[in-house]
Amino acid sequence: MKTVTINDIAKEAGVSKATVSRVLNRPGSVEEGTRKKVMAVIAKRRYSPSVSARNLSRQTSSTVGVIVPEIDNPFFGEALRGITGVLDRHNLTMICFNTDDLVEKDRKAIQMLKEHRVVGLLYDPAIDYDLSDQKKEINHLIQELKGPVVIMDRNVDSLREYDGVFFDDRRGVCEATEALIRAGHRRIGIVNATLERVLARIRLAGYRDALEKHGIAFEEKYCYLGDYSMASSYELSSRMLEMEERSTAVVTCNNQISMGFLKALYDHGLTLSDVICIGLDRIEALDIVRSNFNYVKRDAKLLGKTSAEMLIHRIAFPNDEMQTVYLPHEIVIRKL
Amino acid sequence: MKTVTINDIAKEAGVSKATVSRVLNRPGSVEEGTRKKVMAVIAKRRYSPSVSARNLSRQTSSTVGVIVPEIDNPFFGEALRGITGVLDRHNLTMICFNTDDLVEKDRKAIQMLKEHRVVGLLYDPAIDYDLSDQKKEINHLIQELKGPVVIMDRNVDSLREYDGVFFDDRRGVCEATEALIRAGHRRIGIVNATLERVLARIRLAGYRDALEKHGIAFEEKYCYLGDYSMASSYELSSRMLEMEERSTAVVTCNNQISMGFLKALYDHGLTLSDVICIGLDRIEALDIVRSNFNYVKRDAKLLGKTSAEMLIHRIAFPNDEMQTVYLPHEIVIRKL
DNA sequence: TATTGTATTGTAACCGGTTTCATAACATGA
DNA sequence: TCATGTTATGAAACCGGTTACAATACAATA
Repeated sequence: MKTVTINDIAKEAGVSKATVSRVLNRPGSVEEGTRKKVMAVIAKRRYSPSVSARNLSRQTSSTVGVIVPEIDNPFFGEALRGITGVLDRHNLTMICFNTDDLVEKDRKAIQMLKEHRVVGLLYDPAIDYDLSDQKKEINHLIQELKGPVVIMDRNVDSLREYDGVFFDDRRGVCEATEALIRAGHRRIGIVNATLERVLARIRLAGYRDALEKHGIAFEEKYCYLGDYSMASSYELSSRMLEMEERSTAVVTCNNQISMGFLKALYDHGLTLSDVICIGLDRIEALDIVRSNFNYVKRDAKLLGKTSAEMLIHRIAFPNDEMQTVYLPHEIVIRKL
Repeated sequence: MKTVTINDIAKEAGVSKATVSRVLNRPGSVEEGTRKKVMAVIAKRRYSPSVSARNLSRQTSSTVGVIVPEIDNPFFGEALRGITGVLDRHNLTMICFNTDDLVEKDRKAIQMLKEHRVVGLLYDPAIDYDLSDQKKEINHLIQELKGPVVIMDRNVDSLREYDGVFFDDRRGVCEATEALIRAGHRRIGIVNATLERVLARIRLAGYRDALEKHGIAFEEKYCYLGDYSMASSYELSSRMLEMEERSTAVVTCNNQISMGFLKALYDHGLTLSDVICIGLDRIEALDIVRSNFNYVKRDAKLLGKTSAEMLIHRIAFPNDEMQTVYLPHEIVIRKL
């Protein structure tokens, strides 16, 4: 059961291994008769060249790394789908890491990708490391990657020098909040992650933009900060629902947070008619059953696709000007 | 900017590259002073060994392949989450392919994984190739992989000789259907994929089991077969809802099909009180908002975790007896 | 002290490809 | 017929690691 190598093929076909290599890589440079003979042996022996050997010899690879924080979050599932579509077309292989939003796993993943000599990286960073010690180490590692990097989704300060694809969440959340305000809501809550996290800062800024624009005072007591998990959101949302003079409407800052809020809402015997909610990201099933869940629609698949395309462009043109793309969103209102 | 190699380290540390290699792989076999000296140079130059070179030399790798049909389906997202958890703990890297349920992409993916000399494969096969020509080729390729294979989720006939982790959908669907029958339903519809697909056959069998057990005649007209997409299900479900003497309850055979059915239902001005539905797989959001969607709960993350653990066991003990595991499910009833 | 064993390190072969360069075979044109 | 150019192929070096084996130094033992 030993693996068939190029030497086996060469010997059996009665040629040198250089010729076998040429048959595979530059078929035009080899005589038709030889080519056929070699191809026949390759087919007969079911030979597949070794990627490791090829990479080592060519001093490059055809794999890209992808790092996402929560592979089981539908948002990232869709993003991955967008990515694989593009990579497939370019015959690139994807090495994929899930970080559980932990910086340490980010670091490990990037280290492995460096060792793999990937041609590029699509990186959705564990968001809170702007101020941490690990930041420097991660930045180091990223610079040492063979290929370019595209930052996806989370516009981390310390990674501004790379290409990036994001949504304009500041505007998105602002518009969402404004929709609530225009419908007459004044006590508007927000459930968000804590402010070490870039996106949390960005989104809170959007919320405040809207309040300010309409002359409504920002109040701490309507502002609930935890992390991006459903459990955390459930906790916070419950407190929010139990306060006196509770808010009449709420902004929930990602789909896990939305889910936690909904769970708390229903556990308190309330519905989306009692407290209006607008969340970041669609929750498909709710849309289908005509629930009153409003949302900022962001196309995660497009995020993945665009990022992957940008990476491939950058690999081809390393010296083009660095670019940051903001993808469009859409405010979808079901009930205010 | 040239990549640092083991030779650079050896030279700078004043030792041979064999020693550098030993420092990294068998630190005990090298004198403490030398070790420190070498480690210092490694740190200073930020050296990371090349995976390709190592793989080539060791004639093995530390990557496993994962093939899933729809990476953006939450079911597979959760499965992947289960997988990455296990792989991380074993310091294995994951090369991941999405096949869009196309056999040809299965083939391509396995070919690439063969070239990558992966140590193992977790394979959720594009389901319908039992009878196709490509089956033989895929079976060939799988046998030629360096490492073992675990079949996940879809118990394809032609892959029975491998370890497998599945749910017992025949029993699951049977129990689901029985629940409907016991609640008094007699005209029970089913929306499913066409019967080239293993899971579709298995699930239909479960449905028929239940009918038979309760002396209800199976009728073609309540049986709608398409593919595993929402679009297909929407189409079929619409027809079902428009027929005279339509069914009072419906079994939907995966979450995409459930979504398609729900969309059709609501588009026809009906709700889950008008037509009772029990689907395969939970739809989290519906559960949270207390919709009447009943379901067979299957733990996809556990599927991934179990499969990955089985693969790792098999890598360690290639000669243990082959095993097939059926994971438990749970019937969750909201309204009948 | 001579002998044997042990710990540490270096040398060189090897893994399976790619690529440069040399060579041979052949066709072309003078 | 000979010089020249072109095409097809092979020999060998190289990519960056690992490892079997040899060599050396030094300690332990008789």
